[in-house]
Amino acid sequence: MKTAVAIVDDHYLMAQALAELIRRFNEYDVIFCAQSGRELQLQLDGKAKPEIVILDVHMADMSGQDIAGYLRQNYPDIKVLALSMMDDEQTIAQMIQQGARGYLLKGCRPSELRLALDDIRTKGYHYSDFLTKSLINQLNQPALAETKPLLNQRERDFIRLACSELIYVEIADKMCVSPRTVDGYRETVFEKLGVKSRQGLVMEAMRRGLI
Amino acid sequence: MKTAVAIVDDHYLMAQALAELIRRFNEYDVIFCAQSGRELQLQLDGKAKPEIVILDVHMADMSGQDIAGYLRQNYPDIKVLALSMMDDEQTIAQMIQQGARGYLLKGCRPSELRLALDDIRTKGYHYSDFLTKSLINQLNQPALAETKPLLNQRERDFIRLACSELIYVEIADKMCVSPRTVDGYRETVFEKLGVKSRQGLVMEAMRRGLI
DNA sequence: CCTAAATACGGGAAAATCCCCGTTGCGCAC
DNA sequence: GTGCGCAACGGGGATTTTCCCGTATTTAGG
Repeated sequence: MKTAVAIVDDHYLMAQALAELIRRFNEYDVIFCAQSGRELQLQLDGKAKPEIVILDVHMADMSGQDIAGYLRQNYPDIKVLALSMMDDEQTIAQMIQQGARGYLLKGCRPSELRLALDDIRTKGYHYSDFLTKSLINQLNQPALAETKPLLNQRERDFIRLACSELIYVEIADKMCVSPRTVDGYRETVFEKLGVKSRQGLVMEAMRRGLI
Repeated sequence: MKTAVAIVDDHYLMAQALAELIRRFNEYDVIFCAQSGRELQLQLDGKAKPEIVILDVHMADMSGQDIAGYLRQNYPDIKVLALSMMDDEQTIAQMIQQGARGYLLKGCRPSELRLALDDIRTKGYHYSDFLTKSLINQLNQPALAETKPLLNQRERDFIRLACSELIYVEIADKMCVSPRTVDGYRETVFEKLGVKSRQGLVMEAMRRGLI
């Protein structure tokens, strides 16, 4: 009996290619691919549920973290394997916190993907040395110790607007707050993300998949 | 007789997955995958040459443009199909200018990849409507009309340093020029890339794969 | 010799950003 | 009633960025 797998990746060609590779593993069958969190929701409404979802972390619509959180809340039996281009520890910690059972890089070998799927199927999780080390490094960060997310919704709103060519008074106007409030958001976000300039914020936000 | 294909993509898993998908096409055989321009050079020294190279545009080491230019100069019989996450017209024009015979997005369907490979094999190129439209849009840009690259080496150096948290006097120090010279670089680069702020520069540089 | 391109540098000032330090009002829990 | 957290806002000013306008030297081509 093959294990049902679904893939969520906004690059359709890459999702189909990955499906092809996984079908070669024999014990797994890719039952559908979705290009967004929304499409995943639609697929889950109709089709048979997958046992494992391979989830691209950086998505244009709903982020990988949001999708993982949605799955944990609505389909707790579905196990998530996160797949990412980058290995920043913050994102890894967030994905695990949202319920991902493993985290792989797109630069890994197919055998590592296979092993991850096998582990998730048999043990329920795949905790590679790399993943564990990232979490250990996060132990010294206050953000991980806290249960609430690092950034609240207004800070995320600010970040999204800051990653544009708008000046701060224009951002304040769009957020319907005083320019002074935006100054406050900036300081808080700079501190939380460990940056000290707006271009640094843009780069860090892209690195963490916040935009 | 199968057409020999090679894949250049720094994400090994995705390259292997793509290889698997292409092998399903029957008329094509993936003879090797390379994770960088340098590894591609090594592979070409030893193995049989591929007829077609599928080349990821945004690479960490040598860029897709550089690799395409290298292939055109050293292996003019090898045809390049560019593969990218993004569809900005500047990058498309540059890839075609460097000799790419087609340009696909990673969000396309496998059937489009198949058609592109078929066209390149039989006709020598695959000019999709989307690609042609991008080039037409570029006709009104002065950069395309010019034969030399949009950005010279010093401007690229500046951009790389500007995509950091250094302030401009620190950048001037690193480039061994006057801060006023850096002011000049900034204005030129802002104009050439069509941005008006440093964070805009960071985003555009990332979009165009300049860093 | 003239012209153009490449590379470097400068004056001046307005606008924007960043930094450090505060206050206020509301909702909620004890 | 009190204290805390959250969200919003403010004073003040130093620093940096951006914009607009210039000049100078060297090299190469016609």
